[in-house]
Amino acid sequence: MINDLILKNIARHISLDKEETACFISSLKQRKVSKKEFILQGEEVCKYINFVHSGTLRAYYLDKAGKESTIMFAVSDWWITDIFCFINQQPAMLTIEAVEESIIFQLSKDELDRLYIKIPKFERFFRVIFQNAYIREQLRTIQNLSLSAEERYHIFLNKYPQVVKQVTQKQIASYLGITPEFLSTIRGHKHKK
Amino acid sequence: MINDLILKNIARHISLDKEETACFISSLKQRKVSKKEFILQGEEVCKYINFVHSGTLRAYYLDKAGKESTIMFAVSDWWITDIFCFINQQPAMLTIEAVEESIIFQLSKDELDRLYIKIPKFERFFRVIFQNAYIREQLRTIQNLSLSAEERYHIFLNKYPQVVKQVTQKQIASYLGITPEFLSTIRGHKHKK
DNA sequence: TGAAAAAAATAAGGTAGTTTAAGAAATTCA
DNA sequence: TGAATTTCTTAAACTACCTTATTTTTTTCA
Repeated sequence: MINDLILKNIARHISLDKEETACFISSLKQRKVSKKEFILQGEEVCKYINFVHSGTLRAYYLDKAGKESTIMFAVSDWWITDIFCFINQQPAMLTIEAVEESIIFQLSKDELDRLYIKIPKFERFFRVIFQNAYIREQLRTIQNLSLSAEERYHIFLNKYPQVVKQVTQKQIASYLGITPEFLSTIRGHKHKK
Repeated sequence: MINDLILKNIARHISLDKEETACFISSLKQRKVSKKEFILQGEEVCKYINFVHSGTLRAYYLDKAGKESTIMFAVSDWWITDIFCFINQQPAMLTIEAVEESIIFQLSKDELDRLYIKIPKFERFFRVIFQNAYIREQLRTIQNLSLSAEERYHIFLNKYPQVVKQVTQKQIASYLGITPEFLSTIRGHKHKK
């Protein structure tokens, strides 16, 4: 069944009975997103937190000069949103785009707030989700501050092999905070030796 | 009363009755930390999440070469820990040091886990705390990727005026990911015009 | 208080990473 | 399929930021 993956994701941290499961499932919108389609863009308010059932999405910041900075990739079994704008229900800072055709489940802020009240276990679930997200971001900050681009690149390759398969060098460069040209020279180093 | 500040901090997101308040307070250890004293260091396991009642603390990563990268500052009314090592109860990655004489409340991982069970409202409380921490870290990542050191410095001055008063230029530089020498030249720019 | 230590400023030379440009390779889609 | 678009590579010139060194200023603490 298509809901199995998201239910297994939830079950990793809390257990729901039948009724709760039904309630949760009914709060979701399933959506198919084609390659290069945006699920969040421009001045639009970020209404949803998204669970990736299949496919790959990318969230990036676009500055006035047109430079993209990739904030995160999300593959199957990951959650992704513009967290700041989702929580405050204000115009998006990030653009979220499908890197390949994907199926996602969308949970709106309203539904989530209702869920917190109706099934308080979801406080625990998202406490763990945000705790892990915070840990990941903090590790990334440590690496951004203390490592060279080349070291960060190799860590990325090891940490996210699934992502590496789906995205372009250009997108990886924008995640690492370097230009595609410089990433290309880094990649050159490996084979030289 | 010395507990007022932490109780007001909690009350911002959840409300506790008398008994719950007493239970929470009894799970805390109060501690006075003098300037330059460490509350987490070296290979020590990170046992506590810390609430700063008064004073200023700093968490930093120390690499093999001896370079410090400041991960966060915490002033009065903030929470600070080495979140990765606290959650996994493993040897610390970060060093946490008092920038000035401080009074903190320490909540151990064991006590926190007990609290989650006894008073599930704390799941909500820390869900909000971690959600906000995640938002802050993500904004920092966006800035690290898209802005110059000079822009990041001015944002830091505006965002954390309280911190700026207590810490050295050297510590701010290590938060921004630049050398103190370069921060000094940035500061020079302002007056030149 | 004053000697020692730490922090901050200034400056010169160096390097990691950028910019611009142009060609080669891979991907897209009518 | 093949023309158009995008991505990747290479390379040379450039710049933001680093390193090392020295001096000045501020802080520490016996």
